[in-house]
Formats: sequence, structure tokens, C-alpha cells
Amino acid sequence: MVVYAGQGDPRRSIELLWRASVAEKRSGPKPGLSVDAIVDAAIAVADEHGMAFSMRAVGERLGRTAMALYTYVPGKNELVDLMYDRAMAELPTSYELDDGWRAAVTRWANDMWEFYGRHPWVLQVSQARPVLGPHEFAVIEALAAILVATGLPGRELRGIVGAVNYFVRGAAQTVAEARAAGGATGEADEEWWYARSAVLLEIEPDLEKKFPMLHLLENDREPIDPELPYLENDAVENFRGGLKVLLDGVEGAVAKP
Amino acid sequence: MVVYAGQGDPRRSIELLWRASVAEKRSGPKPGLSVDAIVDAAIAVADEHGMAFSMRAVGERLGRTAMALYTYVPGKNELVDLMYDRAMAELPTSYELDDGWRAAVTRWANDMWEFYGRHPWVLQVSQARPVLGPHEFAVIEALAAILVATGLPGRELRGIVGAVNYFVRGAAQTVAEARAAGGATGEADEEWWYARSAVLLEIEPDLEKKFPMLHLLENDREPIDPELPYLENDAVENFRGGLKVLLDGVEGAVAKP
DNA sequence: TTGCGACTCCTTACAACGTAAAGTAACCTT
DNA sequence: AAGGTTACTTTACGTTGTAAGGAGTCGCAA
Repeated sequence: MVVYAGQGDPRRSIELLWRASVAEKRSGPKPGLSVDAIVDAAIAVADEHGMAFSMRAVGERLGRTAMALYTYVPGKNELVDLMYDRAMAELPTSYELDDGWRAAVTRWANDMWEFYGRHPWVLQVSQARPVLGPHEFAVIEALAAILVATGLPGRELRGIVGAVNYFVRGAAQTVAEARAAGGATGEADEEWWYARSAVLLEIEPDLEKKFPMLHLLENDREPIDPELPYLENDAVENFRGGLKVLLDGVEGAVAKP
Repeated sequence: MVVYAGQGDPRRSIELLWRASVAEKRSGPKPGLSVDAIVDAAIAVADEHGMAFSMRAVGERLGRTAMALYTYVPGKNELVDLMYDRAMAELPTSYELDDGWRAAVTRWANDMWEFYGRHPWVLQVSQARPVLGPHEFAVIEALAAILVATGLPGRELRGIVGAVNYFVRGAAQTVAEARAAGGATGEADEEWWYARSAVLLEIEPDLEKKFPMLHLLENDREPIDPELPYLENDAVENFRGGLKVLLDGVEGAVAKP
């Protein structure tokens, strides 16, 4: 199931995200941790073990119990919000437009693609959560800034920003999750897919006749780059192809009106 | 976190999905349940209470304990697979091409959009799971069949199928989850968004200066249809706009090569 | 008719989870 | 030195998926 981010107390979440913590008069023992340290630890755990990280695991990595985290962070949902936004800080906040908006959007998309590869757990945080944190804003702002250069009105651009965003995310997810599925059992991509296809074909031998169009799509393949694993080939090719079509559409909108 | 479908024993999953259960010589008490009944009950629970349904809840709805389900279904993951595929049986498996592929794809997308609205929990099942079940296949086959009519080669169509699919899903998710978030606390969309924007603006008053491009996009609005809730307006507009651009791109590819 | 084995379904139990509650000890302020 | 505030721990509760074992039911062979 999806982690619903942005579900906690909105004020507290947003204060944490925007670091609006008022430095108050302090008393009592010195804090041994910090929100930053916790978020970093949580990201490290998630990078290693997937989104199914536990408060106990994060605490342990910091030499504390799970409950110690609750001094700094209201709950797991809010921690996920913070992780999400923090991770996005890795991404560029602006793109050169020298070689045109199309090249810039492509760079944005590639950066996102690689980012999702580095932090696959991000893909498991609800895709449609409201944009809450500063870095999240910055990432979308970067895309918006590029697209504004097309001269299209905001009304049209909103749909385009969404489309590009959804597409990149969806495409990245296809790789990330297949990779995770294979990785969990230690199988390589090929074996994982092979095991499933084999069973499927055994049980439903005339699969190709039942779904002729899919069969048609599947069999028109580029020569495979032996450097990359099976799945990567497919995914990268589809990513490039889909993005190309999408940007062709944007170009059409720019040229026409 | 995402429910990883397709994680269980592949043979057993696929046998269940394709109903390849061999009718064996039976002995022992008559089964009081069936896989179908369980899947139906699980879908009903998920429709009502979201993807965070429990085996106990499904059992209870059928007047059994949670463990009774394990006689029919190997585990929760496999049950989710079955629910997913069963739900997709609602969707059309082919589309008229009389008015052209573009209109047909639009119908496909609209059907998916409405489908996701009916069963928002489907969006919480991993978007990128391998296509496993017959109805899932049929849905993609339907889209593929339409797009094949463009005359584009399979190589190009694969990226397009992916793009359309990701886009529709992503767009639907934006509505579904905001709806769920509001619904959970009983807030209407407007209030929910308003609460967040208000806090954000209070904490970060010059938000609009920090993210001028987003501000620009946000403020170029169509007149709002007072019939629909706030969020619906936005989402539907972006959905239509994004799809239009995407299909323009496909049209470009058809015209050019 | 009488078992026997297969089968459904239940009870019990366990480990893992998020987190509430309450306690202990460290530290600043007065 | 006292008192209040804070960091962190321990313990505990309610939920979750599901393993293990047992009770009862039925078909079939002897």
C-alpha cells in the first residue's frame, strides 16, 4: 500500500519541512540527535532496505530506540515527508536554456530518471501527494521554468507539467520495481521475467493469439545492448520513445496556435 | 508503501489468475467459500475502506475468520493480484475505430479515469507490476489495438502505450489521493487544500517570489465549473490538457516518418 | 458399516509494526 | 540547591500477516 504523505498535522509537517523551527530558550539535556540526522538515517535505511523501513530500524542506526525519534518528529508519516523532500534536494533547481527548451526538459527528465534509480523508495511515496516541501517545489519550479520558455499559457502548461512528471515517474517505476522484485529473491531481471513468462505460456499456450496486438508490440525489438541488463534495455528504450512523443506534442502546441 | 503485487509464488499466482485450477477428485467437506467470493469481498472492503484492508476484515465480511481465506488463496499478495485483475474485468476490451484512433484512445483514457475513480485502491497496487492476469492483458491489448491503427511500428508504440498508461494513471492518482486525504478527515477538497496553503503562506510568505513560474502556472485559470468540487476542476482540466498534448505528439509521429 | 484420508475452518500463537504512557536521568535557570 | 524542562528508555497496546495444530465433515475403499 502507498504511504500517504501529507497526512499528519499540516502545520507541524510544514514547519519541519521549511525549517521554521523557532530557536527557543533551551533547558534540559542536550539533544543528541537532530531532525537532519534522523532524516539522513532514514534515507540510508530506505536506500538499503526499501520503503518498508521501520522506526525501530532508523533508531537502531542512530544508536537509539524507536521512541527517541518521536522527540524530533511527530510520526512516521511526517518523517516520510521529510525524507521525500530532503532527497529531492539532490536535484538541480534550474536548467540552461541555451540549446532550447526541448533539450532542457530532456535533461530534467533524465535527472529525475536517475534520481529515482538512486532512491527507488521515493517512488513508493504517494505520487500524488500535495507538493509540500521546498525542494519538491524547486524541482517542479525547474520544470515549469523551462516550459514557460515555450511561450505557452499557464493553463496549457499545467497539463504538460503533469504529463511529463507522471510519465517520468511511471517509467522509472517500471524499472525500479522490477529491479526490486528481482533483487529481493536475488534473481537477475532475465530470470525473473523468464520464470513468469514460462509459467504463463505453459498455462496459457495460445497467449499470443489471445493478445495479438501486444505480441506485435513485443516482437518489434531493437538490437539489444549487451552491456545493459535485459530490463534496462527495454525500459530505457521506452522511456526515450515515450518522452520523444510527449515532447513532439508540446512542440506541436508551441508551433500551432 | 506500495503493495508489491506479483511477489508470491509465480506458478500459484498465475494459475489462480488464469483459473487453471484442475477440477480434482474431491473429498472432505464442501467448500463454503470460493476464490471468486473472496476476491469479491476483498474488493468490496477495499472500495469502502481503501487498500489498507486486512485479511481479518475480508474474512469477517464472509462470516469466517482470516485464516479461512488461506485455504483458497496463498496470501495477501496473491489476493491483491486477483483483486486487481478482477476489477479490470469491468473495462471494455475493444474500442470502435470508426471515428479514428485519437477518439478511441480518448475513450480508453476516459474509461480508465472513471475506473480509477470507482476503485481508487487499484492505484495503490504497484503501478509497475508485471502484467499478470488476463483482464490486465486485455486492457492493455485494447489500447495497443487502437494504436496499431496508427500504422506506427511496434518499437515506437511500446513507448506510447507506456506514456498513455502512465499519464492516465498519474492523473487519476492526483484526484484519488487528494480525495482520500480529504475524505479521511471528512474535509472537503477546498478546506483541505486551504488549510495547507494557509499554513504554508504563513510560514513562507514570499512563496510566490521564490517559485515565480509555479505561481504563473497556478494563476492562469479557466473559469471554474461550480458544479464540480475545486479539485475536480483542476484535475479534469489538467487531464484533458495533458492527454491532448500527448496525442498531438502521437499524431506528429504518424504524420512525419 | 466402518474406518481412513483428504479437506475446510477454527483457535491459538508469534513476530513485527507504529506509537501511547510513564519513568529516569541530564541539564538550564532561578 | 531546587524546580522545571527535556532526551531518551522501558513497557505496553492494538494491528497486522500468517504459521501450527486441532476439530469436525465428507467421499471412498474395505
